[in-house]
Amino acid sequence: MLRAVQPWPRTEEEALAVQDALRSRVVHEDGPRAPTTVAGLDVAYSADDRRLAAAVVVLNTADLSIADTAVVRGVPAFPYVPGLFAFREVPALMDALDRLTVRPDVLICDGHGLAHPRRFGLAAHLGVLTDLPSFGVGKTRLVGDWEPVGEQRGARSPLIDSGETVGAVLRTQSGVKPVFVSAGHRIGLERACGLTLRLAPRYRLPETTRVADRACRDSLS
DNA sequence: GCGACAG
DNA sequence: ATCTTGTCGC
Repeated sequence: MLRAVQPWPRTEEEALAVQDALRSRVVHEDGPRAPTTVAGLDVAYSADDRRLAAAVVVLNTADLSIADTAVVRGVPAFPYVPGLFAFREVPALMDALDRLTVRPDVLICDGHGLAHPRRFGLAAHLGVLTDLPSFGVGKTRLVGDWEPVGEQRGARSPLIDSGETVGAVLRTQSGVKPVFVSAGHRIGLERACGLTLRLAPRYRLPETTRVADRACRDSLS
């Protein structure tokens, strides 16, 4: 299906304006049903940073089997600027999403959702553009502070920024560095954390992210 | 002025 | 993100 490409911001000022306009479209309430399929999204870059590959993999929630995969190659759409990261990867990720044949019930992004200086990270951005439930699982923090997290798998600590809870620091594997989970669009933090744990039965990162990471890195080399 | 800063 | 080997520990 042909999708009109909206003008893409070329300056930080323009990008901030876009975030400001889209931010109000975020739906914070949980969806009614548990997801049957979950999508993992990730992007890999060439060494010179001039090319990239974006992957979306759809897994069946029940057994984590692969239901669909889409990988596209392209170029970064924006320089890397903390807080404006989405403008770099969203066009390629949207292209990949367009090529799916199986519609995912939720998007799981590598990065943050509401745990963002303006509460509109990559996961929230993709959620609004697709109107699909979405959340982010990041490996490192962008904003927020938290109390030490228990060492056992499943332990978590609220991620707090400017007095508000913007996500959770979640231990997916006992004794392993925790991940940063934050809601994006049409999903709550509780469900996001529960899904993350279910999708990470053995490793630190959810299988969605791991499979997507492999797919885009393979396509690049 | 000095750190912090998703991928 | 990416550049990169071995090494410590279960």
